[in-house]
Amino acid sequence: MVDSKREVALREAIELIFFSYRSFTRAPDLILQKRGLNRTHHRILYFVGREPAGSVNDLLKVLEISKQALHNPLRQLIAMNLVSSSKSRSDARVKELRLTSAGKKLEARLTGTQILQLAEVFDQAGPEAEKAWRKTSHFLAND
Amino acid sequence: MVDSKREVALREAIELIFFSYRSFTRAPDLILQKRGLNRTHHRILYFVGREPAGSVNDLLKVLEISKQALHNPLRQLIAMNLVSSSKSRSDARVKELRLTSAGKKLEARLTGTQILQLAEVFDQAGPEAEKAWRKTSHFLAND
DNA sequence: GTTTTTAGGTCAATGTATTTGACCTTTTGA
DNA sequence: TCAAAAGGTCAAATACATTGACCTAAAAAC
Repeated sequence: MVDSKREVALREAIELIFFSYRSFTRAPDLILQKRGLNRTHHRILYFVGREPAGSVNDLLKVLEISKQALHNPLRQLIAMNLVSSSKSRSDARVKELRLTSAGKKLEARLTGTQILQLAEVFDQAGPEAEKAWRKTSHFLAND
Repeated sequence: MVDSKREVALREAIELIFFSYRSFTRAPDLILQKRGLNRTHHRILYFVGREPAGSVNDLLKVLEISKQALHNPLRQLIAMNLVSSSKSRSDARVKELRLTSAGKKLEARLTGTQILQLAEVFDQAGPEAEKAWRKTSHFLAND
């Protein structure tokens, strides 16, 4: 049950999430905009960086977008020489995606702003609060 | 300074935010989709509900989108009789926006999914973790 | 060992959304 | 009272995702 007082508190939490997410995406979005890229490009760079030699399908699974929605931004990143694509030796249908050195640099710049921001936030909140935040976020993320 | 071990932990936090936000928006997005609406419509309903008799400009400030980007979804909500718009008595340029009873109902349904979800999450995490999560989120939101 | 089916990936056309930039109306204030 | 500013709207151009068809290579079925 959620009573009316509790609802007010939960609506506050909803707004915290909304404003947090906006704050969290602001800095990389600005950098991306200057290069004619968007948040999807950042996500691709991030997850390709996290899983080198991953396939297009791996990306689709983690991003939960259609292959068609992925295709354009990915093609652009390859054309801009930020992501490299090579045929897998074991299965010629599959591509292995990797960040190029320019791609690594851009990814580090984009994600770097978020790392710095979170480092500051956790620094202000303290290690206990960070731990609790992680625990709570985990429940929300895997839900 | 952010050392390499700390960076791994912060990248984990980045992913928690990404997956949390996706989980958090999923249920209302599905409901919206069935009615041909999107997340912007939800945000409008939410903030009009939070501030009855607010102006278009109030919405623009809180949503941080262009008036043109707001105009279409808002017009649709008014056409669907979910939001009412009446001239302000004190300034004829200004509209006062309110949820209609159908608008209140839809807003409650959309935001209700998120309230339930957060209630569950906080229930699992416990009151101390909730408190720390709020504190941490506050730093992030106002950053 | 062909043939069929499945998985990975691409392309073009359409539809939807936002942006750009001009514009109208009312109010404020010089 | 007239210029400037604020609230709001409209239409054309642009960017983006979706739909649906399609290609290729690898497994699976026969």
